[in-house]
Amino acid sequence: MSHFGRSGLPDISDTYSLLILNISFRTMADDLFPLFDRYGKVVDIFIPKDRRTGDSRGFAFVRYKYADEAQKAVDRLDGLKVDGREVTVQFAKYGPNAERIHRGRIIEKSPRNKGRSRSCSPRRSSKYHDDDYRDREYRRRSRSRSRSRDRYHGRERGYRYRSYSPDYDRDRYDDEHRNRSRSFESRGSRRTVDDQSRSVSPS
DNA sequence: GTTGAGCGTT
Repeated sequence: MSHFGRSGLPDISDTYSLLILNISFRTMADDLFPLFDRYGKVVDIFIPKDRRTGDSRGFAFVRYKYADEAQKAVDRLDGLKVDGREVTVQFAKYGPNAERIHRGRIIEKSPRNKGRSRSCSPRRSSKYHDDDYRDREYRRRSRSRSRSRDRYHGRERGYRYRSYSPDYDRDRYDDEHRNRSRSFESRGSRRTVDDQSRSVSPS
């Protein structure tokens, strides 16, 4: 079964989502399925991928059919080395089963009223939604690629040069001085220019 | 070709 994540939301009425962290970027749903299916009925596996590159983000969601199997999978597969990396298996916070699971613990209490969201308050326009979505995606991006790239390319070299360069201080002081001087000059340049202008063009 | 804390697709 390799149609995971292909057709939107398949059948999630009483499923329990598990979050698989620290997986390899090359690990796909088909690779996780045989591992998780051994400990229970896996309904669906979804791996968030990048919108543009389509590459994996390093974590996956495994939906189990029953909670006890999901708990067992967490206990058995948490810390297991998959593709050379120790994966972290835990219950997902968000999802269709978020009402019954709270902070990794299964709460099988009486579910709340589903028809509670009947408030017709269009207070939040689509602009906020789009902005929030964009912000979330931007945050996610800037946490993974940017940081590592800065560590290798941008920050170390720049910091080293700036820190141990006595010319930088002098340059900065000179820049400040020049800026302040220029400010004065700019203030008095009006007179000078005006004077010059009058002097040059006395027509 | 790389990366590494986190919470998801219509």
